[in-house]
Amino acid sequence: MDLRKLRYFKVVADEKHIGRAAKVLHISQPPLTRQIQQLEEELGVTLFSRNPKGMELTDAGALLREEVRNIFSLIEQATERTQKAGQGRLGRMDIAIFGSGIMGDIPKMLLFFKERYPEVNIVLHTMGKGEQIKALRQKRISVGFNRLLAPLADISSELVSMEKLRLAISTKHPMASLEHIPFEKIREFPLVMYPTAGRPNFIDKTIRLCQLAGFTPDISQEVGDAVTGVALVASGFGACLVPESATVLSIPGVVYKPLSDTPDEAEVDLSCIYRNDDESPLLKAFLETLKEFRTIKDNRSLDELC
Amino acid sequence: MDLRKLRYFKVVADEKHIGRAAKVLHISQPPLTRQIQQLEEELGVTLFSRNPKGMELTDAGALLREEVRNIFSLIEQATERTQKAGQGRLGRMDIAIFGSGIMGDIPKMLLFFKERYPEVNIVLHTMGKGEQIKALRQKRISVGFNRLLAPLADISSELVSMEKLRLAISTKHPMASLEHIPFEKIREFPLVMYPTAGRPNFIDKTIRLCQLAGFTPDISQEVGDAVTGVALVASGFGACLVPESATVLSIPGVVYKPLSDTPDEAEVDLSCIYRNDDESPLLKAFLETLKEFRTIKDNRSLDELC
DNA sequence: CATCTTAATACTTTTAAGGTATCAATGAAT
DNA sequence: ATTCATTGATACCTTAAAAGTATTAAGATG
Repeated sequence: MDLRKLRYFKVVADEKHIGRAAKVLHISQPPLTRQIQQLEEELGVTLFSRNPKGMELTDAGALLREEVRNIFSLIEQATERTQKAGQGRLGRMDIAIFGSGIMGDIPKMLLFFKERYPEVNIVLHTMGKGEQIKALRQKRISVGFNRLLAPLADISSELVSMEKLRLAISTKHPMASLEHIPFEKIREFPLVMYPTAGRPNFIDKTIRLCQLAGFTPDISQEVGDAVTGVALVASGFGACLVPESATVLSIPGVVYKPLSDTPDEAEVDLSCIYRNDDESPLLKAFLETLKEFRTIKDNRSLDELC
Repeated sequence: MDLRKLRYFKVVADEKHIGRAAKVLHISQPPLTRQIQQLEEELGVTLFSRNPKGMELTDAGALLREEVRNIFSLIEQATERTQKAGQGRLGRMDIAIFGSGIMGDIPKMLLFFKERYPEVNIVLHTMGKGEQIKALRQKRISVGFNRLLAPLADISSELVSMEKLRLAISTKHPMASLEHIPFEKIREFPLVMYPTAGRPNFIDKTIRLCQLAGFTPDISQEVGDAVTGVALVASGFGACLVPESATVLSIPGVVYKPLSDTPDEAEVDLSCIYRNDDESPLLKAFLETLKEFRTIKDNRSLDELC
């Protein structure tokens, strides 16, 4: 079977006339006659009855005409979908986020992507840093969102945003009335820190920051994630350093205080990671959208300043 | 787009290896490489990632593979269905029957046909003789069942069966106790006859038969069909000549009596008519099945005699 | 480092699709 | 009744494209 024959058949069926059909197809009449004959021979079926005024479809021919319509529409769909997939506009993308990643820029970015690529199906998985890297290598995911990523040979990362830190303290604490808390006052709080897994992590970063500021933090408790940490603060466990985005989480008895006199690096990154041998157009589209998202975000914050 | 390319693509996708795929396809490797390159170029999409061990489908390629499966299955279906239609094993057949044709051999024959050609959709239309011929000429039907057909230039007919006549009389009539009624006793009954339309018809035939037997029948009433005729007999209108097949219709107060001492032609035919320029394989199949039906019917009646 | 395997390229041969000229059959017009 | 125009089919030639052969380039493997 040959699509050329089916295409020719369709035109002859429409025109009911070999000569006219040949003109429509921009070929001469004899090869068209032969193609139709070959098609009939191949199927073993008479598709047209030839009368001196032209050609008329037989019942079998009429049925084939319907089928041919479906075939062409299916082929058209297939090529379109394949092309979309090749441009990263169609497909499935598995993305990992960390526990408290459901807050802040990640959902904004994902929504932004989904608006631009509505036919890309995003599947979210919650996993820690080490698990994300493993899943990336096993190709179970294409992208992971995380913080404080150590460079790896086979994995690249792209910054999403930088976030300032805030200190979650009890509303009953004397400093709760202050506008800002100077960074070095952190030494006075027993700290609840997270996460316990995935080095280098936020705990390591905090310790380094405090040492830069000339003191060693009093880490009283380690927990798995920001939500648990802040919950402990509410219960009187001390203070907890969190990125700005986590402050959307409001818990009675806790206030988030901006820090003053902070070291330069008193910010934490939000990045996304991906295999650097990943040539997928979906990933390409995702990273491009991410850059666009960052630009728009920057402009918006400028706007907000004016 | 070209089915050859899709076929080749499918095999390469299965084998993940151009060389092996070429062997499966019984061609050499270079032309296969080129076909795949051309397909990618045509779609503007990279379908395979080439590594030194072979070829791996990209996401877009994997999607195309699924689509290609559907395309081939659709094409396969289309050819099969077209071939079936070409052999008269698939399609729609419009058949006309006359009013009392729902009794007797017609439904048997249609059932017989339907068993052999289950994918042929039979659509029945009830119409009189003249209407059938008109519908045949306008190609609204392919076959009509009727009796006593005058030969026509553009319409052929094929005998289905011959039926003896019986006389429907009231159970109250003195002759109701007889085993047979001699043909010439018909002169003693006022006759209810049918149909009123479509010459030559059963009425003409009856008149001729009676004249052959040496009398003129007393036609007291003309009605449209056998059912009405027999119903009138029940009400005391006299007698009604009906073909054997109509005797399945049992109405209280009416008995059907076989005739004795009948003229040779005291039988009525059941035939089917069709356009003699109709080359449709459906009709061919139908007529062949009809012949087969007649043969089986003959054998069966022989069996019944033994 | 040599060797093997992979897919890709250069060039030739073969196949098949397309073109030109013509025919046979049919129907319409003179 | 004969001519003429129109239909699809056939014979033969040309062109395009698919397949084959030989070879190359790039990685992997021992």
